Amino acid sequence: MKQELEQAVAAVVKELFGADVAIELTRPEERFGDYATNVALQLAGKVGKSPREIAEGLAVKLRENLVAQVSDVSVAGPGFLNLKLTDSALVAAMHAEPSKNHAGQVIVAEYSDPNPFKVLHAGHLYTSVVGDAIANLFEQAGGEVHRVNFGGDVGLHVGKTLWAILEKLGGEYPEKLGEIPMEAQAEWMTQAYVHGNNAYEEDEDAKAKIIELNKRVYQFHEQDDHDSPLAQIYWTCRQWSYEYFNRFYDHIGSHFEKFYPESETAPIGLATVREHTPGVYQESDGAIVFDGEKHGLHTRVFINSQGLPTYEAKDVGLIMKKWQDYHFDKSVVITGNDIVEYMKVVLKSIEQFQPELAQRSTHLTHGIVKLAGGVKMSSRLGNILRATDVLDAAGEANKAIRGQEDMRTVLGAVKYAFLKQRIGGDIIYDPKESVSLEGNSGPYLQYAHARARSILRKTDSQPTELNELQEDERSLVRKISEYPEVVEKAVDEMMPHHVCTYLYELAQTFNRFYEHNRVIGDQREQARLSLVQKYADTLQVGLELLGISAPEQM
RNA sequence: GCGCCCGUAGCUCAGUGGAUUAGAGUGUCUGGCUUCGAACCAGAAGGUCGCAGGUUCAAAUCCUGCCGGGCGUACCA
Repeated sequence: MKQELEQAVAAVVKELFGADVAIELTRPEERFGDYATNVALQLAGKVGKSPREIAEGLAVKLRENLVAQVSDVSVAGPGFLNLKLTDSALVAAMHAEPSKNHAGQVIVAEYSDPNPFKVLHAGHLYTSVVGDAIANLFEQAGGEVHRVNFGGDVGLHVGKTLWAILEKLGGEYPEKLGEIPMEAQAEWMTQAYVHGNNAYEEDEDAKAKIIELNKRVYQFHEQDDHDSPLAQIYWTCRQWSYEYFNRFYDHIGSHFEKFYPESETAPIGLATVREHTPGVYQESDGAIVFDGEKHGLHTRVFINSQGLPTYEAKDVGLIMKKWQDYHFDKSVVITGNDIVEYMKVVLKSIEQFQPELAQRSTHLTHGIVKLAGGVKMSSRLGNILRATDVLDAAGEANKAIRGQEDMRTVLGAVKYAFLKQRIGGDIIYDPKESVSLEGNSGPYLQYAHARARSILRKTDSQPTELNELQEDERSLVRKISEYPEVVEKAVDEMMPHHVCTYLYELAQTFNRFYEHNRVIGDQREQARLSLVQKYADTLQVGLELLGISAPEQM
């Protein structure tokens, strides 16, 4: 409907003024109409007439041409053209679907990216939720979406953790790991990491041992060593981590098709970097670097002077591996914004030898999840906000209001609280208020949905098509008709928060309708049933797009 | 120092060229359940859109400078 109208307006502009302009219809405030355009204001300079004069001319012609879809064309303010749809056109628009403009495309979405040997913190929960929503958006647009995950099962942090684990165990005694109960494993390893990290910075002797352990870990992979005592400790703890991750992802409803451990991307990354050295990369002080300064970026180390790959080389390997596995049309990587400059360097280096990979890659970044009150978190100090802390706090709030905890509501509250904000900035998390069950919140939407479903359950009469809309009905139809446009915008910008903003407005519109209009028993019952049904379906589909369940009852 | 990002109501955020009056939520105050679910609805109060210039018929939105905050700036991720 929107596109159709845009073309019609563009045709009239060309006919009357001979100008080729792309018309973009916007959604004005309801009192002005259903669609609006400022084309007359844009044209005023070129045509040499007043905007209102131009708008009046266009309005006359549009009324003739669009008589089937548009009941009123008005000129307002400095020269806006407002279109009001006929009831039948508006009802038709309400039934439109978002376009499948990613049909046939292969899209790899990488997000969450937790490191084995460490605990999942609030940031992992955030990126999992946001990544799921973005993956869902592409999927509904027809894309073949592959959700993948990446994490460091090798690297300095593993050396640090392993060093502290040896301290705890009193040596290389893998059998002692059996004493750690499953629920305590993640926390136990995290404490080891904090301890090891402090030792690395404060104790020269420990630092040397950690560097040595880091090298040995790489050798476990190179030599396929699963038997030596230290290797047994390493593989057992790595496995603990993956099981812990999977329990968590199951709990929040995230499902990854593949997990790329750095140990797998490191060899291909090393080989790729070496293959292009010298040339793209070059030796410097015993390390292999990419000279980013030529491109206005930083120079970064890809292979350190000990011959080990840094994160940079592993990321090169990751992109190569994804390419081998999927031959993607689009690769989206979602991470914190602290690595935005870093990622530019990695992509710029890849652009030198395989430009299409860099062109097809998008790096989407977000801020950090912060505690309200300016409390600083640090994984090194061990005072980070854990993913489970966020869920627990939401659970408490849910329990306080309903007497018992409903996991669908708790997850709905947390996910929506994260998703409703535009991706990019920091997220302030207030255990008391941020994960709200009222107002602009997930549970508000779930409740609004359940209430509508409850109406539908209470009658056996058959819905009939809407016509001759009453005022409140028209407001709701109008709001529902915005859904496809909002979803398309969210896909284009990779910004799920647009969907949140819209769903909240949609639920509000329904709640207002509900406040003043009966459905069951009213003489318009059957027509209104079809409206309530379409509303509930739209809300449900929208929530599910965000990864939030829409319960029939709550 | 240089680079990137951010600065909108007490708090948390939408709005990123256009609409008499810059919008929500929350918090404060007030009104609404004998009627389909009140996790709801209605109303009041609350803003030099960080500051100063500039571009434009039109600037929270674009440009420049400044102030404040965050992150990055070679062998961490």
